[in-house]
Amino acid sequence: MQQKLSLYNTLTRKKEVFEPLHAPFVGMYVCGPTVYGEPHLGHARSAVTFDTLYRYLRQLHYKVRYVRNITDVGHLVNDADEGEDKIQKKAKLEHLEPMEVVQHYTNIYHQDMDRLNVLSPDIEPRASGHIIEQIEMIQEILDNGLAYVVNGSVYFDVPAYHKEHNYGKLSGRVIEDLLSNSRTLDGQDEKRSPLDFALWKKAAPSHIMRWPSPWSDGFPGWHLECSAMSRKYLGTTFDIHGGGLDLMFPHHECEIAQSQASHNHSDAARYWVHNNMITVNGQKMGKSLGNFINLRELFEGNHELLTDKYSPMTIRFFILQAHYRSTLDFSNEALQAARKGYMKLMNGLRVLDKLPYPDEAVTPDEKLNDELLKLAQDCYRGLNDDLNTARTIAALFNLLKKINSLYLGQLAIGSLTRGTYDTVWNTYRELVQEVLGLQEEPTADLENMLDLVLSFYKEAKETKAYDKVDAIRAELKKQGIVIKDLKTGIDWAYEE
RNA sequence: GGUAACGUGGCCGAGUGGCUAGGCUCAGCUCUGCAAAAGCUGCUACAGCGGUUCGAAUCCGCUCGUUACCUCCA
Repeated sequence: MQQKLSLYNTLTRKKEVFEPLHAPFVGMYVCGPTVYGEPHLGHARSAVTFDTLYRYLRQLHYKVRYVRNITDVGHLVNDADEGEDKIQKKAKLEHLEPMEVVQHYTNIYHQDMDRLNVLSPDIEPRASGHIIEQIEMIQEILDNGLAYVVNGSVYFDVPAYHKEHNYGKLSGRVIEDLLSNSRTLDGQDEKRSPLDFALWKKAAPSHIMRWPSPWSDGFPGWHLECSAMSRKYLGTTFDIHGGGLDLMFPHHECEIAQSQASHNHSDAARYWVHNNMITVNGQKMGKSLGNFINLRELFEGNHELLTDKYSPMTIRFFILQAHYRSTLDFSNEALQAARKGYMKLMNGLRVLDKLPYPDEAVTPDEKLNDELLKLAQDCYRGLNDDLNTARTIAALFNLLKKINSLYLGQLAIGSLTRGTYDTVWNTYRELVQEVLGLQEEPTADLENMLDLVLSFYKEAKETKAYDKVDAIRAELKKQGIVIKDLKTGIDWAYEE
């Protein structure tokens, strides 16, 4: 029997048993990347975390619709009127079309996520493709009297909203504190309150990313796309909203405000789930700090902090070995350990394949069976407790120890019942491959392996061991490889 | 300044009132032509000081230290 999945809900600040609104359906929305730069380890953590949640929900037989957006409209660099759009800035810099920049980084993001074995979301909406929906939502908020228009821009009226709702309920902000501590930024003259945020911004003449709206030619505000797109695809209230902890305020707080202030009149999602940050030497890895490490740099070992290249699966394992709500400290040494741990898990997978259930009679060892079943159960206990993959992996290693002992004959496979065997084998395989999403990465190089085989072939020929020669030829032929005995030497070719 | 976290052994990292986390590293043993893998054993812990308790790394208080959010950020 599996226990229920619990998730830590930022909205209530406690772990709650996950109950979908309309089981067996689950709607999940996760904030995806802003595609103006190469994906780094931080992007990977968020993606891997929610990919694992997605995978686990599916394994629990929920029918999940997973929506993860692509932000391609760009946010303002700062709050100023003359602030340049991030994507536009990059575009000017490189003399490219904004959409060309967007496509470029979107492609890289997709490639890197594939390599990390992150499943594609069911819907991946782009902000630029949902301008109409965003305009509609702004109009609703205006109709409800919680936004105002100034010079073609529309702002969300936070103080007015706060009279009836609680602005700050998600992040634990106190509006009075926010007011007394808000910084004076340029270009805030249009806002009635420094807490107000833009729903629509009128574009400056130089601004090339722009769309028509009832208020001006311009572009949607920072937080609106997620509200509009999550509603379109998941409804006015859905189950899970995920994202990085750094998005909690203001981004997600504003999403809730927008949702409440629109015709939704809801918090949008019932469970708000946030993954923690990756740190380097205890400091957050981030664009603004310039200490981020791109995934490509990790995969290729091309960074001053790295002594080696680290495969996508090593990165995935590294991320999963910590609980998603803890900070995870990056270091070369930690990655070295992760690589070995990952390999160990993969070797376990291979051992399972080599250990079939015996045909002959078995003499069950009740104690061993109980122990193994308990270890298998532990693997799920971790997952169910707020997706604690660290505990799941620890439990898998405990299970693996027994599996290896069976493999070595230190424990007798014949002392397992069929039921225990199936449970243990299925648990290990399903958790490692389907839920944790860890898969084997072939390390062998075909050319090198063939060179080795050909050297044996050559040796066999020289010693006139023709039975071996024939055997090698036959085996290779099965693989679609033919050996060519040339006057100039031995070579191989693909069978034509 | 406001708010919220965190401080676990050489490294990473779970846990949380009494029961071995786990991985990596290091030492030894089994195995072994050598080695590797695997198994077994061992090593160094819960920032400090008080308090609650039969019992605290786990709860409470204080001190010290670190970080995050408050500005785009996964």
